[in-house]
Amino acid sequence: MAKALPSTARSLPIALIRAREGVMAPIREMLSETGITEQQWRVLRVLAEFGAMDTKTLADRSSLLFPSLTRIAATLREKGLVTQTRDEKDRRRQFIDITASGQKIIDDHSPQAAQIVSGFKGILGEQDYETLLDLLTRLDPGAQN
Amino acid sequence: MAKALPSTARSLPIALIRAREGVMAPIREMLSETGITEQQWRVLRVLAEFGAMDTKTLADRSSLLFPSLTRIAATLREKGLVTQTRDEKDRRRQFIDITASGQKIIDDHSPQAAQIVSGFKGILGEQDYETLLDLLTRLDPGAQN
DNA sequence: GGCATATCCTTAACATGTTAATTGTTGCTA
DNA sequence: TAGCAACAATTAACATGTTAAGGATATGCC
Repeated sequence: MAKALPSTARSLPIALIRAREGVMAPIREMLSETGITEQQWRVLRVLAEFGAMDTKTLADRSSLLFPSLTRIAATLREKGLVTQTRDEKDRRRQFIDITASGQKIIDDHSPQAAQIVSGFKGILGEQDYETLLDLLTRLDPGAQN
Repeated sequence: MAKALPSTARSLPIALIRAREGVMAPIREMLSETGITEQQWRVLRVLAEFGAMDTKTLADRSSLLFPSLTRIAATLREKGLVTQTRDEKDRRRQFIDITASGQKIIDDHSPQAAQIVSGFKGILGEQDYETLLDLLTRLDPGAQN
């Protein structure tokens, strides 16, 4: 039943990459003045939203693989933006929390970030924006559906 | 007008990453037996579709940055999957073409790749699949619209 | 011609993605 | 309780993403 591959111009993986590039460009530009990367920003945002959590949950919510998170957490700790503490009951585990400095970065840039998001809603329209999020979620194997 | 940031669960960048992860997982699995990466596969596919072209066009069509393409082209050349030739008229430029070995990889795996794509069309339905591609294209600043 | 500028590509440096191997810890169980 | 499987996290190794700087060639203009 499988026919030829679609033209690369209509390839889903490539379309996802390009869309992501378009969305991230202004966000990266915003972050350039903070000295933190897009992934570091993501980790801080998750911590700001949910509070302290163990590494596994953090990796999951940030959509990062464990090895990446290990490095990112070390970097953020060196920058004084998060703290790492061992779970005394299960010394294999670790909890990560955001510091006041980390929270300040989030607070200082949230309005601008919200404005960027708002811009994309304007490009697509509120309804198509929600449609897109729903369609993307249906491609995510981790989503509970 | 800009309000608070959306929950990370409804964040467009994160949704794009997760969707991409979901889509690429089976493709990466397929490629694991070939010894080439997802990006190398993308380059070969573009060359197979359009034929030889200069590096700039190839980078554009593959959605790769120049430094990445430099490394990937070197790797593919070492593997004997592409050739690189200088443009004699403009010695800054370079043309890249796929070899028979490279074409064979595409030919051998196209049916399986098409089947994977077909699977995602099944998940979303033909209509939503096309809708998704259109929405994603509207977020791509490089698209001519 | 000679210079400034632009263009194509490469290299460098650092962060992340990805897979596999390794370390440290816990829990089970024979 | 010794041994082993399971688990959390790290490390290693290689490829790519990203930005900036560097080399080579071309083009325009004086």
